[in-house]
Amino acid sequence: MTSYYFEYQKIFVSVDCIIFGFEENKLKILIGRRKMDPGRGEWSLYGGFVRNDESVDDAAARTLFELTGLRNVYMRQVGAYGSVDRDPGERVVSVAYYALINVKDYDDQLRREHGVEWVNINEIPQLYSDHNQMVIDARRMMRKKISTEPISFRLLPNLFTLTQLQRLYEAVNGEEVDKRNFRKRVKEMDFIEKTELIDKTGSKRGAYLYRFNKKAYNEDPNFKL
Amino acid sequence: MTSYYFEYQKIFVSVDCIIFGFEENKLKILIGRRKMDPGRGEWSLYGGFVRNDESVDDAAARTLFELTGLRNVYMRQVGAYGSVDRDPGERVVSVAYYALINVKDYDDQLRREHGVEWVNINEIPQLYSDHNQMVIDARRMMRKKISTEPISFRLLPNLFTLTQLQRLYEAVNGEEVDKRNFRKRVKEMDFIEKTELIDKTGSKRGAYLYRFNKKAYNEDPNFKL
DNA sequence: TCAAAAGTGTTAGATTTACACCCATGA
DNA sequence: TCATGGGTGTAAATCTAACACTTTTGA
Repeated sequence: MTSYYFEYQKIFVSVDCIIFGFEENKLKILIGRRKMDPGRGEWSLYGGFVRNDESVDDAAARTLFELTGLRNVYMRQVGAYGSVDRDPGERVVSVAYYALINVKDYDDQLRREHGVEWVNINEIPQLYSDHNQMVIDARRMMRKKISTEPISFRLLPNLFTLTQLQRLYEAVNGEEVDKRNFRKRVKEMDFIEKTELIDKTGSKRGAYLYRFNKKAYNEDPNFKL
Repeated sequence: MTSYYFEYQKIFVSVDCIIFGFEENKLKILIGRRKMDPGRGEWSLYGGFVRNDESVDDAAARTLFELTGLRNVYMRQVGAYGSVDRDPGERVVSVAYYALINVKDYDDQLRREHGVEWVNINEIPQLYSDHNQMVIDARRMMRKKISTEPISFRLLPNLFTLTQLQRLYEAVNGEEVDKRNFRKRVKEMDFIEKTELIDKTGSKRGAYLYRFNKKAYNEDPNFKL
């Protein structure tokens, strides 16, 4: 290949994934013990290197697929992390992405095989390199996004109760909200559809199940929670 | 050097700068004709490659300094752009940054030497590679930021009139705002200080000059415009 | 029968928006 | 003297936040 830029230096480029899940009314992320030197055994985000024949976005999607077996997952870039010494091994620039998955879509057997765990967002241990900062940045970005775009449904089953949705918002924002005000706002968004189905797992009385109607949203995309 | 990651491929990493300025009540950015193959002669953002001994942030600051001679400029990362074919020469991952400068701080002689021009944000021509997308993303990020953080002052002289400040917001947001409501909000922010100085260049009557008091802001950082 | 979660409206206060005229000055 | 930009307050409408009780049902 002709080298236009021969006088400059090439650098390893990696991706790291902050994978959010919602379980037991808690916002969690997937972390595991690093299986590679340097830093073997330290808590770490799941990541991988970008290959020459794939875009950085594709590398992130591939990495997520390797770990979870899931495709078409909601992923957004957090940013590039480029300190000289951020990786103790070699110069590596890493691009962080956050992903939103429904915990039930992730086969627990597969999770154990990869040796990763769901950890409460408020109880993240010290992580490898600058991964803690990535988590902080990802959480801030996701939090902003979730109140203006209908991405919360990515963290929930197709059918969910309003209490589940509310608990999700409370977990993401770190503060409780008023039930009546919350439901009032939901009622104004016609694309959050009430079904005739009842969920009895969360209470004796049972709660109506709702679903997100994507088509209806596209026709009138007014989201605010 | 020990190679921990020998099985992976290294990639060129570059930075590109979206440099915002405010002039003649217009939001503008600096662009120039590319001086390098491939793409020589095309309109382009100003950029450069990341060296092995500098962080990506430092590379962006250095690149900006090369062009403008300015240090300690407000810069924020827009994101990493990593399509395989984004650069027609070789595989290059680029990290975009936006910068805010006061146009008057940039020596016009130096600007001409580098062959770059201030172009109205609404009249950007087709740019090299994916630079147009970078500009769009940078503008969106800056626009969000400017209404919640006191960064507008980076685009203005130390002393400015309220009309200047208002025109800046109008240029950034692309819509006019009500003069009385705007001034009402400014008045609530004590860190935007009225001085006894009068600017007579903009009108016959003259307008009071204001300044941003950073210390006062830090004591009561409530910004909203 | 009672504990536990589901479901439901109203009101006061705060915030936002719309709107029009006088002032000071240099040309 | 007049054209130009500078400067000022009020009222209606909208949005937000606070708040408590009844229903259902399985254990």
